[in-house]
Parts: sequence; C-alpha cells; structure tokens
Amino acid sequence: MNDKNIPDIVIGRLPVYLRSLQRMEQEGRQVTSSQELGERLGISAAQIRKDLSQFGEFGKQGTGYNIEYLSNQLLEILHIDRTWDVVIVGAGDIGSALATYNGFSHRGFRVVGIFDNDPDKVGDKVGDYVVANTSDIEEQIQANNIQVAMLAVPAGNAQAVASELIDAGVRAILNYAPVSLNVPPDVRVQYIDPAIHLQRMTYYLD
Amino acid sequence: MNDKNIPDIVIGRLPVYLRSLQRMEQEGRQVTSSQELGERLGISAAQIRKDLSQFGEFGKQGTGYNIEYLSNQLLEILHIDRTWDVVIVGAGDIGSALATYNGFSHRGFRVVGIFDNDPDKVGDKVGDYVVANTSDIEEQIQANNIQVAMLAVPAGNAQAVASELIDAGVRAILNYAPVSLNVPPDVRVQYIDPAIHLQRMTYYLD
DNA sequence: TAGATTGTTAATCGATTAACAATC
DNA sequence: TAGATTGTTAATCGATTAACAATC
Repeated sequence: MNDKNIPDIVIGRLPVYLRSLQRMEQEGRQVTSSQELGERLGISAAQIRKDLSQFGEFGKQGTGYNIEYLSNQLLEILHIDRTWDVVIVGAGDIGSALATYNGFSHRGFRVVGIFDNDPDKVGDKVGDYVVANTSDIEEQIQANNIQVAMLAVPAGNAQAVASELIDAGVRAILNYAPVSLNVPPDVRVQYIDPAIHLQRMTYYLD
Repeated sequence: MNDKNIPDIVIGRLPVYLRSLQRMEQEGRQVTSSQELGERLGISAAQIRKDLSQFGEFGKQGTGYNIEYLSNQLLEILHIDRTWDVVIVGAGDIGSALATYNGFSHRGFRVVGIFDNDPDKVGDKVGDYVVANTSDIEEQIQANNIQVAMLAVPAGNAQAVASELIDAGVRAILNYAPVSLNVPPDVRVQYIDPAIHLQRMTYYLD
C-alpha cells in the first residue's frame, strides 16, 4: 500500500519536513499549511502537497495539516516510529564526535558501539562507549541485527570496511570517508564530506 | 565564458569527480575515461561527458582524459585553485571536531578561527586555535574578507547567527545546525545533519 | 455563506540517456 | 588501418509548477 515506487528525491525531503514540523510542535503550534511549511523551507507549497500526496491524504481543505498527526505519519513512513541500532566504525576525531553527539536519540537512532582496528585505541573510552576491535564487529552486527552503520575510517580502508559491514548484514551506511563506495543495489549510502560540500559552494564565489 | 548558467546539480557532481581524479593521481595513474570514472562513481559515462562538456573540451577521442589536466581544470572551475579562509561558529563537539579536522587544507580551505558566545568556552584551546568571542566575528570577517563559514551552533541560534554572518559578508555557509536557514538568493547554504541523512535511508529498511 | 487550503491533473520545465559522427 | 572514446544531438524520462475543483 505504501510502496508504489516513490522517487528517492521525495524521500529525501520527508525528513526535512519532519524536522520542521517537530520544531513547530515544540513551539506549541497545532496546525500548519503547505504554504507556511514551504516558506520555512524554501520549497514550493505545491511540491510539499505533491510529496505528501504520494503517501495519503493528511490535510484538511481550508485548514491545513495537523502538525502532530502529520509528524506521526512521517515517522511511520520513514520507519522511524522505532529506534534503529547503529554502529560507528572508526574512533578518530569524526567517529568520536559522532559517539558523543546527542542528537541521535530523539530522532530514531541509538549508537550501540564504536569500533577501530588500531590496538592503541581499542579499550579507550569515547563518551559512554569503550572502543572495540573492528574484528569483533561482524559478530555484533549479526547478534543484534544491526542494519545501520556510520563509517568514519580513512579513505584507504573505507571500501574494504564497507564491504565487511555489508557482508555482515548492514543495509544503510552513512559514509564520512572521502571516497565513493561501490555497494550492491539493496544497500543505501549517504555521503558526508565537508570539503565536498564547501567546494560545491565556492563555484558561486569570486 | 565560464558562465552560461550551469545547473547546480552539475556543479554538485564536479567535486566528486575531482576527488576521484585526485585519488587516481595519487595512485600514479595518468589517463582515465568517462567510462572508468563512471564505474568508480556509479554515474553513467554519458552524464560525466555531458557535465564536463558544459565547461570545455577536456578529453581526447580514443584515449580519454589526462587526469592531472582535468583535475586542474576542475580546480579552476570550482574556484579552488586558491585557498579560502573559513570561520567556524560554535565550539561544541561539532565545531571542535571541524577545527581539528585535517582534511580541509589539501582541498582549498583554511580554518582561520573558531568562535563561541559561551564565556566558559572563550579562551579555550581547540586544536591550534583559541576560541574567540562571537561578538568579535563581524570584525574578523570584514578585516579578512571571509566569505565562507561553518555553522555549528544550537538550532535555536542558527538563524540569528547566520544572518549576522551574512551581514558581515559571508556568502557560503556549511550548516551543521538541524534547521533550515532563510538566506538571500546570493548566499549559498549546504546542510549536514547526520540524523536527516540516516532518516532518508531507513525508509528503505524494514 | 465566504475564505482558505487541500489533493490532483495537465502543462511545463529540466535532467538523463542513447546513439553516433568525428577523430585521436 | 582498426579500435577506442570523445563531444553533442535528439529522444526519453522524470520532476516541478500552475491551476482549479472539491470541500472544510
């Protein structure tokens, strides 16, 4: 019922809608409209209505969308009406910052472990975690049915580690390593590389 | 000559091409083809050729692209044939990780300062920097003609800080705060929010 | 009822791909 | 020359927008 092949670009906007709705909820707001949401986000109202209409009819003519209701619907659609266990691979600066980041727990994710292959780091404390050896990661992933990983290893190791994670059962990778990954079609990858994002903007500067 | 209104989505791919080319260069390679590059990146060869053709003719029929030459062309196109000074606003976990990240210097950027409005943090050492007071940032931006900022403040402050930065002269913002920013049309924003990226992938999991 | 806003259709706009002549 | 690969055109595909009947 859900799936009639929604474009990925639509899926990519839903978390942004959700984030904005949750903020409105915090502000004590009850109702919003596609127009208001669009103005906040810099997206056309028509696009927001079109995106949402892919999944159902969540609004009311004349009044708009109930914020709490729509938030809950988006949580369900995005499968974050549950908590996903996540592993971090790489206990360098980036991995450590991710391990101590407190923005995940409210938003559907729980970090359950951080791994590194450097014997000097294994056993170190990072936030609430003790760095474990990467050689133990497959076991952990399988024992806890973990499908989501954040990858923060050096570029040279990233493909090999990603492949191991995938073999062990991971299906979604947030990749901080500055390299493109080759993965099977049923595995999702998102890329975060601050230099890439900056380079995309300097084109417009002079 | 450069500008005949290139789609932003094309601009977004160029840094990815560049990163891959630079890696090939490191591997000692001299020449590549749109096909090889496409396989590495999971992009069609036709698209790569089309993208590049927006800016000139960089290849040779029968042989492909000289890696060093094409890299240099992309550096020029993206305006990273120079170094951009960048400020970090927010000296929390994310700002601190950015300040100690060593991936910027090779790729066209130099962090010149980190700022926070928390008196407890001002004066602290973070990597090679001493945290300065956010109230001094406008002066710094103007004195050094800084056009690029990374924003790592709490969501509630982000819009206000962004507006100040823009007033002071910033034209490109890499925003780590989990909130959409409203900016004038001549200012570029890129968003990094790990939770958003993860939520975009869980849709496909079950 | 009058005003507002949805969900949806059709039109427009833009991006990707396939194909191939040119040529190294 | 034969083989490979570019740059580009035209065709296809997909996404966005404008408009409006439905209706709260």
